[in-house]
Amino acid sequence: MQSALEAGFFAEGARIGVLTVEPLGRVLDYKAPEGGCALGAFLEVPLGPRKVLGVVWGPGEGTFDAAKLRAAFRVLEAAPMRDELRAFLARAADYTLTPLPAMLRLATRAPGLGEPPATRRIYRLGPVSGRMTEQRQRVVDVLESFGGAAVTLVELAAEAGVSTGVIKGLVKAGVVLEGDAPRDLPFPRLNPAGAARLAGDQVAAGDALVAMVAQGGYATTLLKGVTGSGKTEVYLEAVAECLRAGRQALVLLPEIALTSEFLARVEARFGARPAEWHSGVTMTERRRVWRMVAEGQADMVVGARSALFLPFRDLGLVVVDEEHDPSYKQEDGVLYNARDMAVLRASLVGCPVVLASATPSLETWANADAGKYGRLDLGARYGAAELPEMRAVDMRAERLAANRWISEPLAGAVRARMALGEQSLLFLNRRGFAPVTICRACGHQVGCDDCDARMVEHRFLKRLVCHQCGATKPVPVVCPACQVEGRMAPVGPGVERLAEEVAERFPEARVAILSSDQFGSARALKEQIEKIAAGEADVVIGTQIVAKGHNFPLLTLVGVIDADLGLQGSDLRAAERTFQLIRQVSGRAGRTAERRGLALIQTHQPEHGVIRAILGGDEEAFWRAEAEERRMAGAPPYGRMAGVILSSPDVQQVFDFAGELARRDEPLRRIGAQVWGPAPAPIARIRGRHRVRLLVKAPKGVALQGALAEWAAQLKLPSPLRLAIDIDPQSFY
DNA sequence: AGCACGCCGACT
DNA sequence: GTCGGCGTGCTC
Repeated sequence: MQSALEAGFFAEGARIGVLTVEPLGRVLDYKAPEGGCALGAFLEVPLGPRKVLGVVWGPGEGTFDAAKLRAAFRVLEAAPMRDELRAFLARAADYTLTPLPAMLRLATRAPGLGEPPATRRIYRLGPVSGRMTEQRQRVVDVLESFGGAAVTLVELAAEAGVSTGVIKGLVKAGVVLEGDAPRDLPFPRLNPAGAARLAGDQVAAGDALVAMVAQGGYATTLLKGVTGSGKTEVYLEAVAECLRAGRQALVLLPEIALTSEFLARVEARFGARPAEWHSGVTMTERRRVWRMVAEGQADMVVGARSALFLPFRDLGLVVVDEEHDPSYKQEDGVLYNARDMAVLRASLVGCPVVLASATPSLETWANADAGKYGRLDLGARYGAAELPEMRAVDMRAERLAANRWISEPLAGAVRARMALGEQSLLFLNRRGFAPVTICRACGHQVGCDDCDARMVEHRFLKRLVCHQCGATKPVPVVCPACQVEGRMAPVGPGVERLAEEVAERFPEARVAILSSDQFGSARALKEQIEKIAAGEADVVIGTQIVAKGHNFPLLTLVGVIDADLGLQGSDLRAAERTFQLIRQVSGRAGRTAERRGLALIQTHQPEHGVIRAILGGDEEAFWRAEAEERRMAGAPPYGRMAGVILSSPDVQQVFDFAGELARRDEPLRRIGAQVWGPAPAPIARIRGRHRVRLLVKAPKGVALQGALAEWAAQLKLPSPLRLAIDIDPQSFY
């Protein structure tokens, strides 16, 4: 009988199966390197003329000619990947029909993985003796104030206000000691001891989550609470319990702009900042986070969806905040939904997941309704602040002039708030100045040359921008279709155009625009958010980024400029999205104790079920109705869906291939699934590639992935054509 | 992904 | 005659 150690270890020269990050689609056999290697070890292996990164996935398959086997070069200095993470990658690859190496790449996106842990020179105080000058004394004082903690040369010189030469002199004199320390420092321990500041129904919810974490094991809980009800405080108590148990916690946020506010709250509760993981984090910090998470030297990680692939040593809790947020769905490269993958990883680790939202996705609501997930409700807002009063403005009765978008009732309400020194938010989910540029002579709409998306005018850039590929071009003076000059006109509202109207109608107002493309960086966006929160604007004009949990204490009025935008169209989730967005945006208003907010919702369909549910505040009624419609349609979550996107520079080729694939639907029919299409994909052309989509609808509970794989494998892909499968697609238009 | 091999057009 | 286009195939 083998011991646990022997079972997970391969002696030098033993045949091992290695998964590399190269898109080979299968595990390759190698000989274990000098000194042997553990199961899960990170290796550098030869592949053709190159050295590539791989992970020991298991014993070798044995079919490859032993004489041709090459030996792995070396074991990298990183903790071996745990069984749990390997299992997660394999399951996630199966679920999303993604090649396993692509999945592995997500889990190895850390710089310097192959290098030994870097060190840096550090300086600390030695025995004080010898000649002391004023400058030398300052260095000693600084080191004393650090109380024995080590600092780098540059930091010390800056802090003491001396040149590095002074410090070097002290080193020579033996007063300052020089040493090497690992470059990647552990994260400060978070202290869970502080008392929770929970009130009302937060207490019971907090207790329930704490009990769940204490018990351990997999369970998913929907934590539902209106904006301002204190969801964060509640799940931070679950984090506290996880920390007390000495395990690691992961909190996913949908938006980088939200992290700094959140980090401050974590620091207030636990006395230190957690590790951060998202696209804005520097390479050096990434390397540190990845290593420290693996070594158990980071108690908590706050991050974007990719943080799910970090090599936690002992994951004890996952929180997905704003779980309904569409940005959890990765839409390019590996197509996965971070919320679903979070549940998968937690189930494999055996730890609880908390899905937090004021406006859960229908999938999550239905899972809770069916008893698959637990559910905790935070009804009342924390403190005295209430939900805003909500009213519809019937735009049919408003008779607005062309190019005007603000109704009289809304304008009046804005003026009233300005008189009180309070803020108003005008919400319009359209970036840019005007969504369409049209020729008044022939009706031609200016589109992108590389995509088929219409181009959006941005006054700010003085150009037309493609929101799909980012291409820009000047606003044409002559119509590209009919050559008539001077008839090109912007049509429809965008946030920039709305800003013009606001400037005209409220000349004395200080206006701030909050739109993702107004800012070059997350930092600039954050600064703008802070300015608004500090009261440096009277009217805020925003796209959906305002709906993501920022806290503006002076904001007491929300005007939804066009509530109908999300209701039309064939998108399965249109009603749900509109509902969530309006609820969330309305939740921005009146979060303070003194002021009750007002939300005015401009619509042409005040009798529409979604608008009525929002106004009536009866969320459960909305979800029940929406769930019933989906059930009747066999749509998710009561049925399964997958999108197949085929793309090629040659239109005819894609359509022909897609048509042929659609005809050979036998593997799908066997599981009761149906194919729809081919149809032009949501964006019919991206960067010169024509895109065609097939939509597969299947009953719930069938082996969809297997059938899809078998179906797609029937035809060999002709050269430039590419195929991508999107399980549980989110966007439909 | 890279990188080589290989089979057809315009150049010294 | 060859340089080089990128389509095809291989990597333990």
